[in-house]
Order: sequence, then structure tokens, then C-alpha cells
Amino acid sequence: MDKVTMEDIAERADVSMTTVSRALNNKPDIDDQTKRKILSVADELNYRPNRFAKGLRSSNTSTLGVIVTDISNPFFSAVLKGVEAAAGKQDYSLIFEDTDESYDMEQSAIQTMLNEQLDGLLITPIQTNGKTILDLKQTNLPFVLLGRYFEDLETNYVATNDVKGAYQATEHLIERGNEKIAFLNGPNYISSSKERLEGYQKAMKAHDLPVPDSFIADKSVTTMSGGYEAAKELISRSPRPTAIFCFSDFVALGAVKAAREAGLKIPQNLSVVGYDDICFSTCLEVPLTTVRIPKRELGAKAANALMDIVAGNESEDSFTQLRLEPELIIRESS
Amino acid sequence: MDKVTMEDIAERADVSMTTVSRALNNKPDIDDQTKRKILSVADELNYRPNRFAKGLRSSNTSTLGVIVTDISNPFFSAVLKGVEAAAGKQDYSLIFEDTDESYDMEQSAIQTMLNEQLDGLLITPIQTNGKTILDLKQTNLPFVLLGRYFEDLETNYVATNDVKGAYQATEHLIERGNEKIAFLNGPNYISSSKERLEGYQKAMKAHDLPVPDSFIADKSVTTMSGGYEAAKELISRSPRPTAIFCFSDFVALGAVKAAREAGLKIPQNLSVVGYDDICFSTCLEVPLTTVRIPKRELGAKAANALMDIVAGNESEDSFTQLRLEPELIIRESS
DNA sequence: CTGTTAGCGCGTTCAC
DNA sequence: GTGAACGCGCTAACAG
Repeated sequence: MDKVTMEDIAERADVSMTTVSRALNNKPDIDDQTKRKILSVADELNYRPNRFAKGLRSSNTSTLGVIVTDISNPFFSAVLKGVEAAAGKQDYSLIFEDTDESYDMEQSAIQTMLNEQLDGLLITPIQTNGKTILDLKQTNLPFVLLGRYFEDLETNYVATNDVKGAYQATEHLIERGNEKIAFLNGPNYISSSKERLEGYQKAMKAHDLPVPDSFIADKSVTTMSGGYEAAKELISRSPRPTAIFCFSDFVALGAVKAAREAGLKIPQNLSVVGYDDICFSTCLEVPLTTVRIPKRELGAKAANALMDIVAGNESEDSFTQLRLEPELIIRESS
Repeated sequence: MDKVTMEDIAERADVSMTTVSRALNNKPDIDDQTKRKILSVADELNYRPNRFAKGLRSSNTSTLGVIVTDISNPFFSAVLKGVEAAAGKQDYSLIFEDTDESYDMEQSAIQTMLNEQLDGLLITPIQTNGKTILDLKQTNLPFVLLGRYFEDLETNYVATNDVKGAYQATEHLIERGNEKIAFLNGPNYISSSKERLEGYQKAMKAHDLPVPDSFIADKSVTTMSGGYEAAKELISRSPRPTAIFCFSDFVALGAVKAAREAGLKIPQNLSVVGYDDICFSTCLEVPLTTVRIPKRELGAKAANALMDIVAGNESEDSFTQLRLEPELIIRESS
């Protein structure tokens, strides 16, 4: 039952292995009838190509690597889901690794991935200076940055237009009458943080609103508990902001908790807006206004871009740099 | 730089490839000095073993498959994180697939995994009768069930003691003075549903409390919106329960929403208890009392069990069947 | 302790 | 249009 090789089907179909190979891989130079026969025999025998033999011979392994900073972050798990679906459609397998937003983990994850004879790599980089990514560029392993990019590094990436998203969110807050709008930012080494900050500042400026330093919390937080701590402090500042725009929904959940503990009603006393639109944002007692990122699509597009590159559909010299459009989702927290 | 093979290092160290292989794989029968020399040369040349060649030759691929029903469910992403950490420690790679709780997807995912020449498979099965798992048993691929198991199927699994967890949760509710406690159950094809129901019933019986049919909602829900609908109905029943014990936190989130809409204060008018302890449960306006499952540990233990089996540390005839202990986490919703 | 030999399953020349 | 032979990088017998 097991271990049906090309030889078995060659024997059964009374042809050579070469011919079988041609039939199986849709190569030219083969009679249509023999091809059909081979295919049917292969099916009958329930033949499965041995990826290892194939990979060894042809250095084309139909396997993609995915490095993500934190799979327990619902943003990334949604992205991964998109990656998985897109890769599966083209019969690519996924090798997965988690770096916990740690530099050392990223370094070693990349090393591991380099060992894997992958066709390509999808990676959400952690890192200030992009050194690991720079190293990666030295390699000939095709890779696409996932949701983050480096301004000073020419690479493929699929990300979102976060300046725009943040601008819209901030402007929405302003239109609702807020003037003292704080921004609870993520780590500055993430491109999204910079962009969201920029969008926030632009919107404030466009509406002639001042942005004192005290409005910007630069705590490099990415987690709920981090958001909680940071928001607690923001709230205690004077003048107290009437709204907090958060780097992410995950972080915003922490902010909501902080507001509740401080006895602030949302949105009456404090508006809160997030980013990403993770599924839990609708579950809050006050459903969260947020900027939706098409997460599955982000993952799928990145995977497709990578597979295109691997397949040689992209020119060697140009880079695939996609920006997905965000969408403001107004709920009840603002 | 690239493509350093064992031959290169054999040449450089002036030994045979076999010796290199022995050194690299910690095999016996090798001089300590030559071994050290080889290792240093390998390091110097930045040698990376070709997994495909190795896998082809030795049918030992250092790769594990993971099939999960829904990676965007925070319960599973936490589990996956544990799997990843444990596998990484032993230099195993992970191939990942998502089935979306669909039978067809599971079937095809297993087929794909069978193609992959994996060493073993971790799987969260979806399915009433365990047919796909039965098929899997026919294969000689070692596998461990992840968080779910089948009563009538002898397999390896790592799960939790849910009878106990549910018992504790229910008893806690009783001790808080509740008598009319409803149980909002999950799909009956999941082992956890059966166990949690059993624990609930046992606790009720132990305290001489009746369990009319109207207290049990058997809607096969796994989602928040499902929990919402089911809870809405439960609440409207008469006599109205004073407490709802939910199959999972995810479902409980929906129940909380339903309570809010019905104008019921938690816990004054209605107590709600969940299961799993996903990280969002602390973010509710009323932090959720729940039964914690050690999710990372669950993943890690399952991965370790599988790797032990693969390594031949386990007897062929016996099954690894682990049950982790749950922990009641009392917050403010009860 | 070490080296020689022989494949693992497949794709790819090159002949026919 | 088809097949024979070779080798991808590595490990597993066997000899020495």
C-alpha cells in the first residue's frame, strides 16, 4: 500500500521511469495515450511523489517557510490562516516558526529555515536595523516581508497603508469632537508603528490640533498587558486625553481594561480606537472602533507573491511591494 | 558559500564521508579527536545538512506535521505555540495545516501530511466517528491526538481532565449559592463536550440538585455568535437559570453579550463561567471565571510524546495517553 | 576506529 | 516519442 514509487507505476504501465516522470510532470514529448494510461495507473496505485527525492534532485521543494513573531497574537494567526490557504491551493507546504519578538529567536529561526531547503520564506521581521534581513538578502533564498518592511532596505513585502489608516482613525476621533487625542504606539522598530504615528500626527496637524509629548505613549507595547499598563499611565496624565488611539486592537483591549478600572465610561469619558480588527473587538461590552486590516488577504497575497517569485514569474531586479488598503470600522467605542 | 556538503568537509578534514557522518550525528565508533576536528571544520565551513538527502536516505526527516481545526481560535494558537517551542528544542521542524473544522479539509490535510514523509503527526481531530483517524491508524505514521480523543479508539493522545474541571466549575457555582445552573455545551463529537457535561452532571448530583432538560443547551456551538444565540434562549426559559456554565470561553463571550442585552447584571443576576482561559477573558467588563487549561503545556507535552514515540522510546503496543489537570480560575463573573 | 560500496526516489541529460 | 544511465547528498551495511 505504502511506498509506491515511479518504478512501480513504470512497470505496471510497461514504460520507463522517464516516461512516467514526463507524464507526471506535464512535460512535452509524450504521447497523449501513454500519458493518460500512466496517469490512471498512478491514480490506481495511489501514487504519492516523494518530496524528498524530488527536492534532492531538483532543489525545488514546494515548501515555504513562515516566521512570525507571535502566533498567539490573533492578528498573526489570522494572517497565517491566509498564508496557509493560499499555499495549500498551490500544493505548497508550510514550515512554521515563532520568534516571540526576540532577536535571538529570529536569528536562529532564519538559520533553521536556511537549513530547510525551502523554496522561499515569509517573515515578519523583528529588529531595529534589519540586520538579519540584510543577512537574508545575501542568501539566494527568495523572501517576502509580511506586514512589516524596512524603509532603507529594498525587499519584497506585503504590508498595509498604515499612514492612511491611522489618519482616518484620528480624523474620525476629531470629527466626534475629540481634541485631546493620545496615541499609544507600538515598538518603533516596526514599520507600522512609524506609519501609524505619522498618520496620527498628520491628521492632528491638518485639524490644527496640538500634539504635546504627553499625548504619545511610546512604550513599545504589542500585548494586551502592555497596553493596559501604558493606558493606565496615559489616563493619569494631565490634561487627561479624551481619546486614545491604540497601535493595535490587542493593545486596545488592555486600554479598555485600564479605562474600566479608572472608572471611565467608554465612549462618554474616553474614546478608544484600535487597529487590525481582530475578532474579539466585537465582543467587548463596548464594541471597538478600529481600522480593519484584511489579515487573511495579507497572508494570502504575501504567499502568492512569494510563490510567483519562486516560479520565476517576477523579474529578478524588481521587488514586489504591495500595500493593502485599510478600512475604518466605526463601532461604539468612539 | 552555499552548498557545503559533507564531502567538502571530509576533504578538508582528510577523512571519509562516513566518518563525517558519524561525527555529525553523534554516532559511536569514532575517535574523540577526529570528531572534534570534523565538528570544527563543519562549523568553519558553515555546513548545513541537507534535510532532503537525509530524509531520502534514512526516512527520518525531523519533521512533524500539525493539523489544527482553527488556528484563529486563540485556544489553538496557544497550543501551537507550545508545540513549536517543544519541537524546536529538539530541532524538529513543523509542517502546519488548518482544517476549519471541516471533514473534507481534514481528510485532505491528512492525505497531504501522508505525502510529506513526516516522522509524526499531531492532530486535533474533527469528526463524529473517528473515521479519518481510523484510516490514519492503518498507516504506520505515528500520531498523537491533540486536546481531543476518541473513547472507542485506542490512540495516543494528550488531553485534559475535563470531567474534573467541569465538576470544579459547577461546584464553585453551587457554593456561591446557585441552584439553577445551566450548561451550554459544545458539539457532542468533541470528547471535551462529553466530559464537561459529565462533570457538570456529577457535581449537580453530588449536591442533590435536579438537572431538568431545560438546563442543558446542546447546540453544538463553538463560536461566540453561537454562544450568544444559545444563551439568549437559555435565559428566556423558565425557570430562568441563575448561572450558565459554558463549554468554552469563546462561547461564554457570546453568553455575556446575551446577558447584557437582556439587562442581566453579571454576576448579580446571572453568573457565567467559561472554560479554557483564553487571554481575552480578563478583558471583559466582568472578568470571566473559567477553568484554565495549560494550553502551551498541552502542545508541548503532545509534541514531546510524539517525539518520544518517533525516537522509539515508547513501546509499540502501549499508548501514550496523558491527561493534564485543569485549574479553576475564579474571577468576577461568578 | 575508519573507509568502501551501495543505494534511497526522482529528474535530467543524452542517445535511440 | 521513448529509454538507459547518471547523480543530487546522505546514511547504512559491510570490510578492514
